[in-house]
Amino acid sequence: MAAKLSAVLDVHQWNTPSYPTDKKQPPPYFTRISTHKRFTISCTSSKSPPKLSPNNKTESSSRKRKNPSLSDQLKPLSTTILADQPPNPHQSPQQQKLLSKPKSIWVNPTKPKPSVLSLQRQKRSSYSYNPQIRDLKLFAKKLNDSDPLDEAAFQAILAEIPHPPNRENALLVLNSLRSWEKTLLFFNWIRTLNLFPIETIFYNVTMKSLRYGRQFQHIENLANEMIENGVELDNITYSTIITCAKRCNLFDKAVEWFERMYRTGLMPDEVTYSAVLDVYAKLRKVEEVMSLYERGRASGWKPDAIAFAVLGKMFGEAGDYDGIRYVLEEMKSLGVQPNLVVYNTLLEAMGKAGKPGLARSLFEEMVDSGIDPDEKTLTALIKIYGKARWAKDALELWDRMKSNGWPMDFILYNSLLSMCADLGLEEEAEGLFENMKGSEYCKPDSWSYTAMLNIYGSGGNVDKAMKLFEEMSENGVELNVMGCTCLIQCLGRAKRIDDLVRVFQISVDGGIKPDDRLCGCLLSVVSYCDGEDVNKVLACLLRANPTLVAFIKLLEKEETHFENVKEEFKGILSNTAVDARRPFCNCLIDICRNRDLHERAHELLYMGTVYGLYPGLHTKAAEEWRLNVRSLSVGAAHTAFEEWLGTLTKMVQRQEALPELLSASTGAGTHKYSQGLGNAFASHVEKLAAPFRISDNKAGLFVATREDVTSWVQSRATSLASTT
DNA sequence: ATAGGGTTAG
Repeated sequence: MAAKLSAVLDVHQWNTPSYPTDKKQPPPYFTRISTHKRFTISCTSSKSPPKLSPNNKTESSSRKRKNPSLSDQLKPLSTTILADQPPNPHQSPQQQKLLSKPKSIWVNPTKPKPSVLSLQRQKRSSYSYNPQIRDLKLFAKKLNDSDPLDEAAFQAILAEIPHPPNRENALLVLNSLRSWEKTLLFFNWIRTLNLFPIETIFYNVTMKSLRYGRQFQHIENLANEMIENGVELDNITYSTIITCAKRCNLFDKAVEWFERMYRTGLMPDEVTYSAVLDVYAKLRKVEEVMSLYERGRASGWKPDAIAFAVLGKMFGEAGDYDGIRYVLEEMKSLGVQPNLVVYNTLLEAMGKAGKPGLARSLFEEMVDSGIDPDEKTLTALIKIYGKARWAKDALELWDRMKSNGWPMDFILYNSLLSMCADLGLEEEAEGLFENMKGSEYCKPDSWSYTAMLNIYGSGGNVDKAMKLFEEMSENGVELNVMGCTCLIQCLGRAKRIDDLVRVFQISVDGGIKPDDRLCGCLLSVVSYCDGEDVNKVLACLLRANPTLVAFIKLLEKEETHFENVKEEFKGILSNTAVDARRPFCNCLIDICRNRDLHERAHELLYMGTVYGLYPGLHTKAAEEWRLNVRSLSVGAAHTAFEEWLGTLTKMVQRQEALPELLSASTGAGTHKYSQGLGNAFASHVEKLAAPFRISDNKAGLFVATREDVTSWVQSRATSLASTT
């Protein structure tokens, strides 16, 4: 597959009529290669920790006080991004060679301008008015209404066609059929009548219906028939084939048919071209998309809003903020006005890139430009504000939605509920939930119930959560794995272990497949349970993830060697979803600490660090070193703090240099229900009699000066010496 | 749905 893609992207293999064959000529994309270069840098910048390659994304959601317009915020971009950059070591030797001579420009006026796409869009023949339209529409309706399984009935209706099936009449009916099966039957009937030659448009219309039914194989068969029968395949044919392949996830087929266009000397127009851009974008082949894009630009193509929506979506999926900025810049410099879809795509992309402030600016820019948001716009924005914990903005937007009468749909209702769950807005959620129950078309479904379970679960409202659980089975709404997790978390915290076991069993018996999050949740319950409860929860976990239970047993055995723990733990992490790895490690550390297996806890924390589960745990600036424990569980935070004190102690003893300030950050706990870590950390600091004090001006920060730490170490050494 | 390309939920 990879070889095939790179072959397609090598212009020299494209046998296009206007392409220069002289290899000494510079390739056409030289003219814009410096633009492409920006990209290769921004998209290859992500680093992966060793071995397990967990791609922990850090959500940067720091709130900006000022709110300049988006174009103002982008201004510095044009000064920084356009500067020449050093060659990127990640690029292929071929790319590097090209980049080393950025001055090379396509200058050969005697040859035609090399082109990868036709700047003229394929023209469509216009329909002439068909006086028989009423009769034929009625006929098509009969065909549509006939029993889909009864082919004989269909044939019987065909015989009663009210007007002769000439070219125009046949096209009209063919265009009116809904199911692909009937379209195909009608198409074949017309063919067997043999009244007129079957032109490209008949194939195209039939293929469109087949694409709607995702019948790629039928489409490909028809395309091959066209080739056999000498019927021309045009841009409409190809774009239909390519997009059908794409929707069926047959990306190699999409590329194969795209290649064939050039091979047969047909130049794609911008519709086909942007369809192919989307194929590569769906394959997450960012480099290839940009290469195609740049070559299209070099051919004189002025991309339209749809092409930019494709790019925006791709960069959003990659969480690539530089890419998103590039799309905005490029549209601005080409004078392409974003439409609603482009705005929606870019807003979503901003969310995925962790830029809520820029999403907000972009939204205001959109509204100011006179474009009204639709359900998708609002869904994207509500989700962003919820994830960023921007309660004020979320509620303001909600008010605006109501006062402006902006459109709502089911997904938006559920997104509002999820946002309430993210922000802990219990009353607002309850009001909305009641509205939904009273509505006709937006009755709560499993998503809605999950959001409510999430709210009650994280709020510790176990009775309301259980009431919802009963209500769900009464209303025939199925619990899903996330709702189950919320409920179990809540029951665990309330120590209602028998209810927990019951919910777990009903869920698994009902077909819920426990995922890593649910296992992590059970694991956390294990960490703070005692007595017989531990075994009850472990029995659930055994059903969901037996390896994990075996690992806990291994940790508990005193004779277990570190090497053994290391090996087993690596295996477990490798088989765990990336975003569940840190919670697993946190819980396992807690389990060890609650069983006085402190040495094990330190071993686990060490391995978690090695595998990149705790990036930025320790940061060193010239004047301050900081231990960042905000993503750690209580036990893991204690373990990390002990580890750090040990290191500091050794450094003092060896008289190594310390910075002026030492600090430990537990975070302020932006979530309404997450205040536990700071308190637990404070009492642990006290228990250890460590010299750290709660900072006066920054919440969730514990600070000590170099002198504090030094004298603390020395006094401890003295007291130890005097007791022995 | 009247021959072709792009966007919404843990």
